[in-house]
Amino acid sequence: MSGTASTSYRERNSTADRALDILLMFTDTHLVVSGTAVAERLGVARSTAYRYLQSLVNSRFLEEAPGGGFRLGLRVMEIARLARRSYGLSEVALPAMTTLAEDVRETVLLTRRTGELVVCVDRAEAGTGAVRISYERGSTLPLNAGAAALVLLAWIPDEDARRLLESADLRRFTPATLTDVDTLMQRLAHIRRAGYSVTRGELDADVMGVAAPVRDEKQQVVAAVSIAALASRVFPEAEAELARKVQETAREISERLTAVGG
Amino acid sequence: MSGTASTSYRERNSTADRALDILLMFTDTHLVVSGTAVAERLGVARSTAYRYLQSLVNSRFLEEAPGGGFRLGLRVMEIARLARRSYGLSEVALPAMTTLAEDVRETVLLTRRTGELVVCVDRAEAGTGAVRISYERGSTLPLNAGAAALVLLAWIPDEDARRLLESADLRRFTPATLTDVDTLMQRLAHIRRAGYSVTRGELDADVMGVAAPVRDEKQQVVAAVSIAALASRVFPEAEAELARKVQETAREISERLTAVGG
DNA sequence: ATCAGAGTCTTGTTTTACAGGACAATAGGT
DNA sequence: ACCTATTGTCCTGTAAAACAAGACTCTGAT
Repeated sequence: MSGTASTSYRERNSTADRALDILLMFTDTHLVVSGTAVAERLGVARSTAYRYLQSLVNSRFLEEAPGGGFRLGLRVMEIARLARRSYGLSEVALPAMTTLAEDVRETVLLTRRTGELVVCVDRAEAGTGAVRISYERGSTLPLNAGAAALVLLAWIPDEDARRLLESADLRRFTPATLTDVDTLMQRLAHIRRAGYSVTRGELDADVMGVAAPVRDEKQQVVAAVSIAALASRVFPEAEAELARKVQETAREISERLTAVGG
Repeated sequence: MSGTASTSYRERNSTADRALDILLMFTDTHLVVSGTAVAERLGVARSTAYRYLQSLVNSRFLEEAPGGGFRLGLRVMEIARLARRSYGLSEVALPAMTTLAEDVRETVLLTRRTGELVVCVDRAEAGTGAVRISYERGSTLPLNAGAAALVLLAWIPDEDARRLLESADLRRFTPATLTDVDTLMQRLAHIRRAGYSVTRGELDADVMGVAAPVRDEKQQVVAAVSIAALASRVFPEAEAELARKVQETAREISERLTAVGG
C-alpha cells in the first residue's frame, strides 16, 4: 500500500486532470455547459478550454448540444456498459435480484462504494407498483444514510470507516438522518453482528431499506443488495422477514460469484 | 467482435487526448488493462502512463482491479446516467417503448447515431421471451446493418450519408449484410419514401428488425425506435403490421418531444 | 445597426509534462 | 531458497508541449 505516511500529492492540476474535470462539471441540474463556463471553472483562458473541449468532442465523450454548449456524448454510455461488465456483478446478480423483487414486490438495488460515495450498479423492479422508488443505474447515494451504505461500511476496518465518515460531509436529509460519526460507528458494529441493516426514513422520509452484503471469492464485501420500500407499506414486524430474504439473495449471489471467480 | 483500430495516427495527440485514449482501450474482451500495456499503446514511457493512470483513478474514472491492472470506475456509470438524461429522450420514450414491447412481445430499442456508430440508448423488453435479443444500453451497432442504423442514415443529407458509409469500414456480418455503398444509398432512398425500415438477418442471421425515426421539435431525426425479433417468429406478411406499430410509437414519442422542447 | 456571447485559429513565450532510471513489492518458475 | 518478470511509485534535468492573449467569424437579441 502506502510506502510512507507522507503522500506528497502532486500538483492536482495537470493537463489531463483539467480535461477530466470538465466531465465532472455535469450534474443533474447542469446537463449542458458552455466553453466560457468551462474556462472560468478551470481557471484557464478560453482558448485553452476550447482545446480541451475539442479533444473531448473528438473522442465523443462530449457532443455539441443543439442551441450551443456541450453535453455528454454517447461514448460515455458505451464505456458505462463495459464498466458494468467489469465488476462481474450484474450478470450474476440480476436474476437473483429480479426473483427477490418479484417475491417482495418492491424495488431491489445492487450498490457498490467508491470512496465517499455509494453508486447504484443495478436495479430490479417489481412489475406495477403504484409508487416508484426511482434509483437508476449510476445514481449516487450518501455514505451516512440508507441501508446499503451502512452495509458497505460495516465490513471494512473500523478505522477506515471512521476516516471516511469524518472526511465526508454528512448531510442531514431528514430528521432521522444520522450525522454523528460515533453514533454511526456503533450502528456499524450492530450491523456487523446482525449481518444486515435496516433503515427507516434516514435518506428519504417515506422510504425504508433493508440491505445485506455480497462477498467475493476472498470473502471481501464488494457490494450490497438492498430492498427499498415505501415505509408505510412495511410494518416493523415484517422487517425480519425482509432481512431474511435479502440475506438469502445476497448469499446466493456471493456463492455464484465465488463459483465464477474460482 | 471487431478489434479496435490498430495503432495509427500519432498526429494530434495532446496530453488530454492521451489520457482520454486510455479510456478507449477498454473493450468487451479487454476489461482490465495494465500500466505497461497503456504505456505501450500510447507510445510513452511507463512513468508517464502511470501519471495519467493516477489522474484517472483520482477522479474515479478508473479503479485498481483486484489482482493488478486497472478497470473502469464507478464515475463512468455516474456520468452515463447524466448522459442519458441529457438527450431528453429516455424519460419521454420509455413508457411508449414499454407499451410497444408488451404489445408485440418483442424487444424494443431506442438508438442514436454518433459519427460512424449507432448506440443503444434505451431498451424495453417483453416479459418472458424464451429467446433474448440482448442489446443493452451502451451497446454499439454498425452503420451498415440493422434496421435502426438505416433509419438514422436515411434522413441526413445524401452526401453526408455517403461520406459516412465510405469512411466507415463496412464489415460483413452475415451473407445478407450489405457492404456496397451504392446499394445502401438506394436502400436509404427507399426507406425515406416508406417512412420506416425492415431488415432481415443482415446483422445477425436469426434476427429481423423494423425501425422508424423519432424527430425533435425542429423535425430533425434525432433517434430511432426499433423492434428486434427472432426472424423465424415474424413472417413477411406480418412486417407491415409491425412497421405500422413502430411508426405509431415513434410518432408518439416525437410529439411528446416537441411538446417538451417547445 | 449594434451588441454580446459562442466558437475557432494563430503566435511567441515559458511553463509543464516528458523520458529515463532507481526502487520496492509481488508472483511464478526452477 | 533462488532468480526473473511483472506491477506500481518516485525523482530529476531537459526540451517539447501547452499556455494566454488577442484577432476573427457567426450567431441571435435588442
